[in-house]
Amino acid sequence: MRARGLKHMAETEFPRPIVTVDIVLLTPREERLHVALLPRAAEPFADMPALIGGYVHVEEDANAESAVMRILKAKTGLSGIFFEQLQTFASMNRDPRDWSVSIAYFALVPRDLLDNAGVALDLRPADAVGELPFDHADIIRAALERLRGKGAYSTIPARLLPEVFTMSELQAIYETVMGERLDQSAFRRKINDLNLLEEVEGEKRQTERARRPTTLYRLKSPLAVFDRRI
Amino acid sequence: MRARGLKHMAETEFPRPIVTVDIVLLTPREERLHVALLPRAAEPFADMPALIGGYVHVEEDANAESAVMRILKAKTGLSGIFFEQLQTFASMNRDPRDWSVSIAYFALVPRDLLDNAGVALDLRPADAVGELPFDHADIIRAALERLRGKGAYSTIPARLLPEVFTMSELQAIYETVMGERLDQSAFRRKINDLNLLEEVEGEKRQTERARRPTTLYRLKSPLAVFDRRI
DNA sequence: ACAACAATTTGCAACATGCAACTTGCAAAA
DNA sequence: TTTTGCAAGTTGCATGTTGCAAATTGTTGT
Repeated sequence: MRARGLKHMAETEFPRPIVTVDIVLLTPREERLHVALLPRAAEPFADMPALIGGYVHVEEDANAESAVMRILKAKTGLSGIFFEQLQTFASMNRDPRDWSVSIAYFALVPRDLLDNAGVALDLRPADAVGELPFDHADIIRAALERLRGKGAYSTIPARLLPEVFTMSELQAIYETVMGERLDQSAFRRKINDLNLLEEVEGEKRQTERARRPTTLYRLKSPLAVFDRRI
Repeated sequence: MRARGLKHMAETEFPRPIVTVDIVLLTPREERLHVALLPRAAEPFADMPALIGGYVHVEEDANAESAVMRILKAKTGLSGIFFEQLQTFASMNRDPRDWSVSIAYFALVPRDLLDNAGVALDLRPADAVGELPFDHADIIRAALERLRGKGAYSTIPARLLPEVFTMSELQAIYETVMGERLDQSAFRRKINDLNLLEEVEGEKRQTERARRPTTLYRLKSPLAVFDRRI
């Protein structure tokens, strides 16, 4: 197993950096986005909460996305959730051990899915994570910026909701992501005009108080991109 | 030099992938974007035209951007041009030698700057590059998609022009990037309203035929981002 | 003075967006 | 049975944006 790496390393004449993937796992809690952190299992920074991540296993992972799925599954039990490559952080300083490359991803998971996973994750408000090892605070900042950017022209924020949701929930999650209030009538008009959703028939959600029942929707296509601001 | 890599490799217990950077260097030629390719110096695919790229040198490069600048300078003589991280391509298949990571960048260079560099680059229409080694064709596709996306809401396309340009040239480069005709009056209104440019006084460009002289502009800020479609 | 021609502006209809007021459906309270 | 509270969902309107066509302007060669 080691042989292969060494052999090619000799051929290429260049010492190789460490290569890891790190995942900014975001989920909504109380109208705010939270990041899921895990205590580090090993040095450096052992036991300190940090992004979910790990080494690329060259014998096992076909590509970076496979590594992400393997690590997500192993460390949180989650699979089948939305994730997307964010940016690669690569420098001689970011890891005290050596020159290191972190291929960073952001992942979105609905509240209920994460609750049911039943793993002890450290959830922190994504815009106030405090001190974190390595450049993990920078990575989280980049993830939020990217998600906010994409919120303006894609259905990505809907990946923070369960499969079926109401229009109000959809608007609320966009507001959470974008960090600003949106006009209700404009929001509905836009979403309807874009024709992104399909109605779900049947069991209207139970309401606590008496009020008009809500239409339930789901995304027609898992990912839609559109032009303008919501 | 080798010692450090090996020492840490032993510590981490994981064989490390190859890490390179690849640069999609784009420049306009005859109303189309072209990519600059160079014949590969070594195996695999020796002598075949490919993206400008090279290994990260862990003893020399402080970070991935430093590696990009070093490689651009060494292989084309260019420095001080705009470049931005595109995406990282990482898999066991993309390089026949080993599991490999390519941190891909795209770079924009004005026509005249590249001409004056005086390097023998193989320029090919970016949307028809033909067969290329590795996944370089995919990387170029991704670069074009990204640039087109950013064209709609940033001044990045202006980096394909010399520092001083006319409004018509600016519109033409946006059209080249976006791959669609834009309305002249709407374009000018928008650019003016956004207040991105400043007039350059003095020497109006020489025109071949008799006509109204053009106002020359330059970007106020090297990078401006705005909301909507141009 | 006129012609030719790109540069630049103007007018206007169609469309989009933000804000406020209005209507609707349900069930608990009166 | 009617009234009421409340969120769901719609409508009207003032304002801003965009695309298309036509008009104006500044130069120089005829």
